[in-house]
Parts: sequence; structure tokens; C-alpha cells
Amino acid sequence: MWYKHYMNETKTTVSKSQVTSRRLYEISMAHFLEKGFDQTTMRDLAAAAELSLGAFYYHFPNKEAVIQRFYQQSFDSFKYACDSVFAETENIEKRLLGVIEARLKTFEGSREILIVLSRSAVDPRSPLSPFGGDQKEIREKTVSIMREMIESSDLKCEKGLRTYLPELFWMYMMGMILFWVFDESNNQKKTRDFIQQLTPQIVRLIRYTRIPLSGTVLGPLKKTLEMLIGPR
Amino acid sequence: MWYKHYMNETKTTVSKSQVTSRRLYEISMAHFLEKGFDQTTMRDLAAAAELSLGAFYYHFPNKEAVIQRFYQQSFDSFKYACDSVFAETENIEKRLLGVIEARLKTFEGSREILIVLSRSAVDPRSPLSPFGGDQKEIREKTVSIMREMIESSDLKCEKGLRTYLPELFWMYMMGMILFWVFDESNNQKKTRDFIQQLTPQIVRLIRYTRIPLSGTVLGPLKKTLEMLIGPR
DNA sequence: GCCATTTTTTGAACATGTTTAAAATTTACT
DNA sequence: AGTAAATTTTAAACATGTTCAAAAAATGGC
Repeated sequence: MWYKHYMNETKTTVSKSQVTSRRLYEISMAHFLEKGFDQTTMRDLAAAAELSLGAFYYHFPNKEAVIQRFYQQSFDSFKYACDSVFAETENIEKRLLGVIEARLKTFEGSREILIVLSRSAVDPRSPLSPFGGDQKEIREKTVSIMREMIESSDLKCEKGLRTYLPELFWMYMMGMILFWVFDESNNQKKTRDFIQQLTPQIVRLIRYTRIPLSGTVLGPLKKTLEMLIGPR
Repeated sequence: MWYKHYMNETKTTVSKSQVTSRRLYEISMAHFLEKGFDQTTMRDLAAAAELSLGAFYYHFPNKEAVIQRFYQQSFDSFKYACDSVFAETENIEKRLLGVIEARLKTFEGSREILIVLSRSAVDPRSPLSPFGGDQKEIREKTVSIMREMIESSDLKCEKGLRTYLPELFWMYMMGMILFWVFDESNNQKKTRDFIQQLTPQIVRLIRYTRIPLSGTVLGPLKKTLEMLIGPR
């Protein structure tokens, strides 16, 4: 073994490959953040790591794979942040705000990276599409987080609608991320303000659905949701 | 002059460059549609046109410029189609359905091209971003079409909301296009059905805003719209 | 510690979008 | 028609993401 070290009382072996790929990842991200993704050359990265170009490709199948790893890691810290949001309050509005805020925070300072990710995500054939490929898994996990957020919350609403909420909230968050990507204001303040403004209104509308009268609107809406998300 | 020809009683001179670039455009699109954008090489195109690679670049600054031209032309035929939709009915629901249907029709058979366009459109730095660059103009023209659609229609709704509708309908249409891009069903039937289902509900909600009672929801919504679209 | 096997690295080559300087062609004017 | 200026075309080079076969290094069992 190349490298052994002790972590939490358990011997953990780390292969040389893991060490190198982490190093490559860190060097790469540093370059991407400083010079931009497109402006950073694979040759730059290999040189900075004092490795050959081919060796880089041994560790990452392509340039995008590096930022896919970033996306994966950002998801992990997002998930972790959600736990503490849920521990803090049962109020659905606060939770939803907290979750979206947590998500944006994981992207903070990496807006250009997210743009690169988005442009692949929009391609249904790409492995970064939220519906196929590697991102599918993250989407499903995110929907599960939304489900968890709702189930243990104070939200009361029409039963049928409730089953669609996890996917709807996922879409809402994706929309806000898109808004954020396009938001050129200082530190994307516009996005933050917008979310603060819109989220309570959405929650309020959802709560209204308990009133029987709302059936007029809700009836046809359910069919629409089924077409959008799939049958329940 | 390389080429003169008569059109509508007026002498129109067509430069050699115009003739060549149209030819290149047509050859290119044929290849893109048959083999796919990424699978078609600039060398393929130059060879098919019996021109050198460099000559191709004299007529188009880059590969994407070819499909930008397609996008421009698709917009022109969309705009034309809208006129006949408006001539046909004043009913806002029918108009909105007709306009969106017309838009999708201009993309029919070119889904892959639209995917390529979308992945650039999602990048705020790209000339294809709807907010900057060349597409900005098309976005503004499309919003104007929506405005025209509303103004001469039978739609009655709360006055303040009305001023935001052109942009809102534009966003709605963009959303449906995105849905269409991801829709893998036969001939994107799911998208068509979804639009048929959702559009009348949206129109109905908008019409409800004439009822004074609706102020409870509409009040905060207006501020949200202002943040989304800008002040009126 | 030595050898067979596996993992990692290397350097060169390849594919394709793009640029460029010079040559060929076309145009506009007399 | 002849010529200077412009437009268009060419061939070669360049930049950069990616692949590949062979070499080097590391590993595991004896």
C-alpha cells in the first residue's frame, strides 16, 4: 500500500490513485476558479500537477468529470446542511427557504462552474442531464430530501397535492438556481431577495388548498401535475 | 456584380458571398439534421460544399453561427405564423395555444439543433443568452408579439397584472420549449398534451384576477413580479 | 528480496474547431 | 479592355480535448 493512515480509530488504506486524483481535483478547481473553466487547458492542469497529460486522463475521463466531482461534493454538503435546517424548525416556509439557501451556498463563488454544469444539464443526452445519467441519482436524492422536509413539517394541505410537492419543490429550487445563474447583480442579491419574496407566497397558496372551495382550481391542476410528474 | 435577378419588379443584386453563404447554410443544416451537430465536422461541410475549410470560416465565424442563422429564420417564420393566429381569433386562450404551437412547429424535426442552441442559451456569457447578445433582440421581439397578442385580445384582467403578462407569457413559452427539449415521447406528444391541459388553467387564473377578492393573493404577487421582470 | 501482475505514467499521435498569410478572383472605374 | 482595390479562396498551421501503446513504478505472494 502506498499510504496508510489512521482515521477514527480505523486503519484506512488510501490507494496512490485516490491521493493523486484528489490532488488533481484540487489543483484543477483552483485553476478553474481563478482563470475560468474554458480558459484552463488540460495541459495547464497537467503541468501544474507536474504530471503528463495522459496521466491526467488516467484519473479523470474528461475535463468535465472534474466539475462533476465538484457537483457531487457540493451535493453532499448540501445534504448535510439540510439536516441542520430540519433540526432547527418544523415550519415549512423556513425549511424551504433554508434548503434553497443552503443549496445556493454550496455554489457560492463557483458561479462559472455552475454555468458549465448547466449547459450540459440542458442536454438530455448528456450524463449531466437530471433525468438520465449520473445526475439522475442526485435529482432523486434531492427529491427525497424535499419529501423528508415536507413529511416532518407543519405543512397541512390538500392530500392529493401533497404527494406532488416533493417534485414541485425540486423544480422550484431548480428554477431558482437558474435564476441565480443568470443573476448578474452583486453576489446574486436579486436572487436572494426574490426567493425571500416568492417562497412565502407559494407556501400560502399551498396552505389555501385545505379550504374545500379551492377544489375549482385544484381539480384540473391535479391532472396537470400528473402529466408533469407522473401518476401517484 | 456576380449575380442579378429580378424579384417583385425590382432589380435585386445578390453578392457572391450571399449566394455562397446560403449554399453553405443549406448544406450544413442538411448534414446536421442527418448526422447530428457534434458528429458533423467542419471539414465534412467544407468538403460537401467543395470549398476549403478556411473559405467556410470566411462566411461563418464559427460552427454555431450556422445554427444561429437557423434560429433567426425560425423566428421569422414563427412571427409570420403568429399573424395568422391573431387574424383567426381574439380569444386569448386560443391565441396563446396557437402561438406556442406555432413556435414548436418551427423547431419540428430539429430537436437536436435546439438542444445545441439551449446549451449555449443557458450561458449568460454566450451571444445566445436571451438576455445579452444576439438573442436579446429575438427575446424582445417575442415579448412584443405577446404584447400584441394580449392587447388585441378578449382578455380582461386586473390592470396591474396585465402589464406583466407579455413577459410572463414569454417565460411560459420558454418553459414549454424546455419541456419539449427534454420530452422523449413520440413526436413530443407529452409536451403538446401538457400545453393543452395547462394553458386554459393559466388563462382562467388570470381572468379570476378581476374579482376584487383576489387582491389578497395579487397584492404580494405584484411585488414579486416587479422583482422578476422589473418595474412598470 | 525476487518475480509476475496490476496500477500508474509517459510521450507521441489524433481529431477537430479556429486562425492566418498569401494567392486567386471579382469588382469598380476609366 | 486594363488596372487598382475589394472580396473570396486556399493551404498550412495552431490550439486544445482526447486516445493509445509502451514504459515505469508499485503491489502481493513466495
